[in-house]
Amino acid sequence: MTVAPNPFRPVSRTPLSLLVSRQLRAAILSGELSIGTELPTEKELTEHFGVSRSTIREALRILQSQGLLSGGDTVSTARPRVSAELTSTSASDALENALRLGQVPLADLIELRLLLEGTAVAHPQLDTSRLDEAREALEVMRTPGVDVATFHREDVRFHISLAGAGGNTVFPLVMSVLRDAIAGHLLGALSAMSDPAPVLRQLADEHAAILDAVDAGDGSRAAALVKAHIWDFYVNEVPDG
Amino acid sequence: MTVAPNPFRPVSRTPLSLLVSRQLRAAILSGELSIGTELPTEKELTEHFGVSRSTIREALRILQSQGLLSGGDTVSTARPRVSAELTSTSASDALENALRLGQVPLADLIELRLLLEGTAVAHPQLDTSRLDEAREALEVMRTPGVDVATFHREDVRFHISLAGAGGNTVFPLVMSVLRDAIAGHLLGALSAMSDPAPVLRQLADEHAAILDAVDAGDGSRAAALVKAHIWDFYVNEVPDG
DNA sequence: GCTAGTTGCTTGTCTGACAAACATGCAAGG
DNA sequence: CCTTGCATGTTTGTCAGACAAGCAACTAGC
Repeated sequence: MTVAPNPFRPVSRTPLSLLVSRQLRAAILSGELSIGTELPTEKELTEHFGVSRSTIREALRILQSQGLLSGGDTVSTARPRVSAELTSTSASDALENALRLGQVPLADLIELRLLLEGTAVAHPQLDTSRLDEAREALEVMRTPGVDVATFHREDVRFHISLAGAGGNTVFPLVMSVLRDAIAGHLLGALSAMSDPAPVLRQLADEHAAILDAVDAGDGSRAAALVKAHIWDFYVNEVPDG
Repeated sequence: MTVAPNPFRPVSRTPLSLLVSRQLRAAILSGELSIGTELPTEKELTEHFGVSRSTIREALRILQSQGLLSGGDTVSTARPRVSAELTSTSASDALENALRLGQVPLADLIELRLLLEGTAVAHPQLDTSRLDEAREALEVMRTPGVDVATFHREDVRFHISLAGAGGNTVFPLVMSVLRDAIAGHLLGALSAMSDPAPVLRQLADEHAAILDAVDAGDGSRAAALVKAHIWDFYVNEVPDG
């Protein structure tokens, strides 16, 4: 006995807040609401969408925590704006959540990271302005007595510049997402050291070696150095990988 | 004339909804609220936190769009639960936002895609269940007279399975993001053909060759085949890259 | 035992209200 | 002219209360 195929789709009502947020998201992604523009006031939005202010506010919370709208972290009378930061922190937040819940091992993030950077520096022709930025970050990292926080900030800049040097615009985007997810572990490992100075010096030297290889046009050696640099630090210094 | 450094920090009040969401997030990440457990009623949360129901609801929207809580996409009386898999929902959405806002060229996406897949299949030991899924998708793709939409859906499944076969949990995540960004171009190119059947057959054959190389344990050959497969199709068939 | 009706409970939504912060304009005073 | 103080309106953050719809559990009646 064959069962007749069900001609009906299960109806599912979608909350209005989600419908509103989806419409706004589409408008933002399509460029209809260009980056940096202020949204209308909540009262105007209630009139445009024909829903109450509570619903509008829930939709705004959704968009803000997706990183598409700025604001929401402090109370003010300023209206939310279409977020300017492409490096929307929400992606890294989500990854960090997954990481801390143990659903994504740190090693997986590290692997992706060195894959991106290694491929970028092995690229035949490199973006010189990105390399200049990396050099600039390296300068700061090599100043004697640099504190851990500054070192880490410049380290992040160094690696993101490197990832973008190959010309692929997606690489630095993904890198900047990985950055914050990894940051806690890295910074924690450095801060836990009683005397991090020699480690910092060694890291800076490795950075310099990478840049040297890149300048010499030896992409494969640069890639190998990147891999050794990231992987060794991860294996040796980060506890409980 | 030097300006005296400002000894004051700007005061900033944080919205209660954000404070509530942060407390709940911390409870979830610390395991205090284990995965799968139902949250208390909104009314109970109201009493626990001493804030109104509107505030609670905004906090719940934040957590849901961060992927930490399930539900919220359909109206029901079911209470939200601590989400089991937050990777697919929130992280990929956030990445997709960043990509679509960044207006990245298709070639960059393709490069990242073949990098991920090539690396995955070159992995020394592969996840057999993922490979089985890939084989399953291949079966469907090889059925004669398969329509373009079905072929494409299985193609997506094939490539995501491949990306995950290496064991890295982040690869399929990024792949599933790239999928939607690339899907439009791919599907458009296939649909534009007057007789796509021979192309579909060739693609399926290439898939089979990749799986053969993987089965033979020849990771580097598999990686090379993947690269040829993706890149050649992109160069030959997709107009106006 | 089975079915229909009733009764809560919960979520989604709406309405109206209030405090605090901010911008604006205006008047008073130096 | 410039500053200060004040009144006013706007906007966000928050609250309290209400109602409809769906769902679960219980109860009455057959």
